[in-house]
Order: sequence, then structure tokens, then C-alpha cells
Amino acid sequence: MDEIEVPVRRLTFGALFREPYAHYLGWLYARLQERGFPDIRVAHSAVLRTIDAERGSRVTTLAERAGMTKQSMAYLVDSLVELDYLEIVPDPDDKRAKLARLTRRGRKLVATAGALGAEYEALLAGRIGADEMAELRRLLTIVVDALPGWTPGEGGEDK
Amino acid sequence: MDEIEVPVRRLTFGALFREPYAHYLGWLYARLQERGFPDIRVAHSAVLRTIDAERGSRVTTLAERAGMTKQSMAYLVDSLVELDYLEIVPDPDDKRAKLARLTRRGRKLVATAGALGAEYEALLAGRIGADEMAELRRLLTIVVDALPGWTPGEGGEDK
DNA sequence: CTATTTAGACAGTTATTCTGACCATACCGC
DNA sequence: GCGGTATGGTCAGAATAACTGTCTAAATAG
Repeated sequence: MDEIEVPVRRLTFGALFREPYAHYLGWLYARLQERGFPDIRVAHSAVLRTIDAERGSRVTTLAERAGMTKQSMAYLVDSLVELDYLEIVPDPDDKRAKLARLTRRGRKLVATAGALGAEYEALLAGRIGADEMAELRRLLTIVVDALPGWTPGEGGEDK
Repeated sequence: MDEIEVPVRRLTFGALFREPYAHYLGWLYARLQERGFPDIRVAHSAVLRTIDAERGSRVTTLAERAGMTKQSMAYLVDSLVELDYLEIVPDPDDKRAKLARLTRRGRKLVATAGALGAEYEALLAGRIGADEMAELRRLLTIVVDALPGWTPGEGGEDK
């Protein structure tokens, strides 16, 4: 008896990570737009993910954490200041330095983005099942913890 | 007896997908550079992932598949022609149209990138264990299959 | 107190993507 | 087989997102 060939899709490794992430990004920024943050762009997340939410952070610190140049980070911070998500205050500890700090609106944005992340996760759990979602989270956490210090070509950046 | 608090890191949902993907991208392009493709950039992958490897594809088709405008895709195709990864030939089926087709070098690039994807997967399996890797692949495949047609805000793009 | 390091700013460049306006060819209805 | 619409592609211009290089001012180490 011949077997019927069941074409089990073997996605390329890149697609496995890229497609879920791309979908999540598209969803997230669409929701942010609806919820009163139409002017926020993906690049801004490099700032929002790395900033000290209470005290604020120096551009230099943000640049290091995000793995980009000071100039590039300064550009992003400027644009967030323009949009009233950040304000610049002098750093009391160093007269050369300034702190970029979240405004009220900035804090709302960060809170909303966090809630949306959880919302997406719940949505996905609804599609694939809560058990599978928990297992996926477990495995991805293991992966993330296994990453640091692999290749000399670095790899702490993103979009 | 008091429990000792074990701080189980709960990563944000975004980080769960972003960090592995970013690490993979950094690794992949560092390896491509070493293996004779120093001039290839992340944006080019939108072309290489979507092109018909034998026949070649029209810019319009590539743009649709990659979820970008014809103009943007034309820019990427141009740059790959410049770098001798693609060549432009007339489409025999339509006198208006042209096909972008892989050159010998282009075919080598695609083959190398595919092999590197598998290599990275093996490397990761070595770190987290083959069983866990198989489970991760299973779950991510489920996720990718569950994605299409969610949000009106689309979501088929990436870097 | 001087030399070095650090924080940030300014200038210029490149890459990646978008919109809008076009042109030429193909295809469809009559 | 002609006229209108759809389709494939291009040109021009702009916005965004990074980069390198240079420079000033303040802080810190000896």
C-alpha cells in the first residue's frame, strides 16, 4: 500500500522567526495608531525599550543598550521630544549630560505598548492553544537566554 | 520555611520574537560577509526570498509578495543587478515586462544563505538541545500557519 | 594642573522606503 | 481593428533611519 505524501511544510529557519515577528510588529503599530499614538514608529522602540522609566536615561546610555551610535540615538530621541513623548532635563550628576525622560504621554505610550504585547500574546494563545503558547514562551525564553556572546559579529540589534 | 524567590524572567512578548530574530540576522550577515558576499544587505532578502529561482520574476510580482511598492522593489532589484546577483531579461510572455533572474553568483548566494540557515539551526540545537529545537520548530510552524488574515493592518513585511 | 576620557552637537552621507506623476504595451468590448 | 482601461515599469521628490568624522565642553585621573 502506497503512502500518500503529506507535504509537511518545512519553513526556512529565517521565516520561522521573521514571520511571527513581522506579524506582531504590524499588529502592534496598527493598534497603537488606533489608540492615540499614530505618530510612533518602529524605530522609536529602540528608545522606549531601553529607557529608564523613572529617572530617564542619557543618550549615550540608550545608544549603548540599543547597539547603535550616539548620533542615531540622538536623532530618535529628538523626534520623540518633538512628539511630546520625551523631555530633556539636565543630569544632576554630570553637568555635561542630559537625561531623556518620559513625559506623561510617553508613560502612557509605554504602558499601552506593554498591555498590547500581552493582548497579542493572549490572542495568539487563543489561536494555537494556551498550552502550546506556554510551551512556546518557555522555549523562546531558553533561546533568548542562550544567545548572549555567540558570534563576534555581535547581534543585539533590531527594529 | 520561607521560599527563596527565584526570579523567573518573564520577557516581554516582543522581546521573545525580536531577540532571536535579531541575533539570527546579525549572525547570518556576518557569515555571508565571510563567505564572499560582503555586499549583500538585509533589505535584499526581500528579493531573494521571493524570487522564482529558475524563471526569474517580474518586479511587480516581487513587490506584491514582499508587501512593498514597485518602486521600492525596483530599487532593490537595481542594486542587486549592480552587484551581479541578478540580471534583467525580457519576459517572453509580455513585451511590457522584464524578468529579474538570478545570475550564477545570485544562485550561489541563495544556496549559501539556505545552508547558513540550517547551520544556525543546528548551532542553536546544540545549545538548547535537539528535542527542544524540534519542539520549537513545531510550535513556530503552527504559529506561522495561524497568522494569515488576522488584522486589517496587514503584516506580511519584515527586514 | 594637565592630559585623557566622556557627553553631546554639528555636518555630511548612504540606504530604504514612500507618494505622485508618467509612458508604453496589452487586453477587452464592440 | 479601434478605443478605453488595466498593467508593467520608470522618473522625481521626500521622509526616515542609520552611518562616519569632527568638534566643544565638562569631568576625572595622575
